[in-house]
Amino acid sequence: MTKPDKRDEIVRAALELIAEYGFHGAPMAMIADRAGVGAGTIYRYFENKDVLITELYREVEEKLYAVLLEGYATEKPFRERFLHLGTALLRYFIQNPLHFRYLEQFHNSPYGVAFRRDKILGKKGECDVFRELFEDGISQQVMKDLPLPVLFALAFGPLLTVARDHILSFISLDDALIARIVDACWDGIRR
Amino acid sequence: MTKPDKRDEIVRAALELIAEYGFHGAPMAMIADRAGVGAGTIYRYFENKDVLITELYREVEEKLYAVLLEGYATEKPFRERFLHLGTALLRYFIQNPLHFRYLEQFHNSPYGVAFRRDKILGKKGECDVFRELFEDGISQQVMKDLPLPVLFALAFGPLLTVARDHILSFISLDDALIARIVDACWDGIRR
Amino acid sequence: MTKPDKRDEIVRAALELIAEYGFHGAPMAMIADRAGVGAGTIYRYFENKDVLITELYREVEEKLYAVLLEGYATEKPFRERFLHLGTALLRYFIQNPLHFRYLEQFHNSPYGVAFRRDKILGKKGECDVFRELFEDGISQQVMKDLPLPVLFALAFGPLLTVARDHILSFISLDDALIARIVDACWDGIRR
Amino acid sequence: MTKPDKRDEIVRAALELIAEYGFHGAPMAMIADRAGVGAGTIYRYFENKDVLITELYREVEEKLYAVLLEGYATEKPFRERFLHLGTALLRYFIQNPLHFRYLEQFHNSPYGVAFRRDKILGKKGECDVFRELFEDGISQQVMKDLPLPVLFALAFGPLLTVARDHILSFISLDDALIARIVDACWDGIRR
DNA sequence: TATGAATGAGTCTTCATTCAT
DNA sequence: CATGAATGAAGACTCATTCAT
Repeated sequence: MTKPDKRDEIVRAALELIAEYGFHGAPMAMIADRAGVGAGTIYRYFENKDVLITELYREVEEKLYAVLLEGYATEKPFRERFLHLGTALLRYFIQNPLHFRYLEQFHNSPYGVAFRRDKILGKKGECDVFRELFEDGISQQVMKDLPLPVLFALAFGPLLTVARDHILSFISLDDALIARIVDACWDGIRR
Repeated sequence: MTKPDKRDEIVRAALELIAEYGFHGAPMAMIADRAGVGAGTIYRYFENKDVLITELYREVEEKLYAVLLEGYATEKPFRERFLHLGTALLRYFIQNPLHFRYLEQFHNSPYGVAFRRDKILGKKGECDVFRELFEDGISQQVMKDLPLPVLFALAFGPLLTVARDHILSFISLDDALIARIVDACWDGIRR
Repeated sequence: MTKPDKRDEIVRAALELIAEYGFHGAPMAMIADRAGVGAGTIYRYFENKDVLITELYREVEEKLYAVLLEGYATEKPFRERFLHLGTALLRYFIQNPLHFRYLEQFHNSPYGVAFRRDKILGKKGECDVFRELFEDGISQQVMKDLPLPVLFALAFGPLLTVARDHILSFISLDDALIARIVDACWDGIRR
Repeated sequence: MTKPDKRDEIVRAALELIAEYGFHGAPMAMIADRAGVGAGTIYRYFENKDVLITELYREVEEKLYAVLLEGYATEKPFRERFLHLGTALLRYFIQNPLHFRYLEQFHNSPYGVAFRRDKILGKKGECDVFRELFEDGISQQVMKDLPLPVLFALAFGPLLTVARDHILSFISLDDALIARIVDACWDGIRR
């Protein structure tokens, strides 16, 4: 019942435009226009463009994590948990290309570095699922004994790459292919 | 004694600044400044900023390919060839972080998409080594039977990710770790 | 009490500066300055400098035609109508030297050629008075049987020249002299 | 036998380019290029662009006057002398459109005003033919008793206008039409 | 609270002119 | 004498941000 208030419209417009044109290709005036609000209005909800960008990132990430955790069962065996996460991740990106593009833009920008640092160094709680899972995997000796960031890279690097290729129409992913890809990632990290 | 002529200085400055601040964070005036030349001088060597960016990309890519092909022997067994390329790639990026950052910036920009498309669709000749190698691998049934872009993703996605993590000091790679990482990538693509 | 809104100020400033210094001698920043607005403000009203120039031309031309048609009576004899138009034209330019200079600048520029062509070829409706009058004059055999553009030249060429000379203070026109000049033009075109 | 030395080439190139593109559309580098000389070379012959432009004007004017005076006989009757000058003027412009365009560009620019002033106020000797002729005409009471500049305007204003129209292909002048036009100008100034 | 007109610092690019070779 | 690479001031235009209404 939350009437799609102005803030939501702004966030939606920013997501669409930045995903399509990048940070520098999406001026505040254009975002305001697309959101159907005045240019000044954005500044009632976000201190400045940087804050809008960062905040939008948080929201996108939050939605992503929510979906990843849907049906995620800590008690299931390690491999199954990994496949769940990998598959869910790839599917989410394919179904939400704007979110994927936005995250990509974000990570590949000055904004992204600070976030990555925090995440790797363990400040954020949200991606703990991944950390827990992987630390679990290491200690159970199911996974290769490599530094956590390396395992992340082996597991998710390929997924992000194929997601991008799919969104850019270089390849076309279906459920079967997704499963095989995640399986291949598993081969990369398992002992 | 090779006098570092202006063009070289411009290219060097552009590489440094764009790698660090991105395309939009590196104004022509700043590049000129860092290169120790007048603002107008850049335009004697490059028609405009876009041309500078694209040209610089070509040069970086060329150097990279040259290094990759050093000691690359077509007659060696498939696995060995893959390990050679993967290792060389990762090493190159670690030793030339500016090049890595620049390529990343480039690929993650309007400029990059056209290039990616050409490469995927097979126009460029230089990355044929990769294509040949992988098509070889598929036909010899050493590699998983997956679309070429997917195999590329499995093989190089993790390498790019760890390269970035290393450059951002999130991890520290040495020769031993590099070898293990490339090995893990091999696990991802091999049958 | 009509608040001189920004657009008006910009138009006025542009007219003054371009009339005095020409298109290339009147930078946008200078126009903005003279108009008492910020540099960017001009672009809220005119897409770019070309549009400003063209639009300003239209406004000047419109005012001129309005004055020319004041008291112009189609039913009066040909000679009288010609004298009315010639006199009004010359008076208008003398009273609005900026307009005269601006029109001159405009016609003597890439912008102007297209306009002239359209006018000669008969696209524009506003100068139909002239065309109608002259075609009338030809068919009534009051005027020399010469091509229309030639008659225009004979009739208005001298008027524009003396207008310029007056504005540059090379001569000083009063009503008596104006009448004699227009009369002389009449001698040039009449049979 | 004067080998077409660099200076001549520069003057020729400047004439062509400025006639076609205007002062601001013809950069020094472009002129140098067209002249087949180095950019710096122009400055050996002309102190700066303004001097080049002014000097070029002088040369064009000089050639024009030379042609006008060819066959001009002071002893002939007034009307004949006028027709000679008018016809020669119009013919010259039609045969040398670049010269015409250049003179037009020049007069319609800051450069031109000073020159006009000098000429009207009688400093220059070259156009004395015109002055003498017209003063003659006035004192003989063949011409209307109007200020000299006005007579100039009546006599030559139309000629310049039709010359431009011809060069822009709005009309097409032949010898017969030229004669009739000059005759019409005569009607404008004669008593 | 919402607006959107106004701002001006910052961007890319051009071009007349200089000067070392 | 001739060159043309180098310069940097100047110009058109953009856009994040502010503030009067």
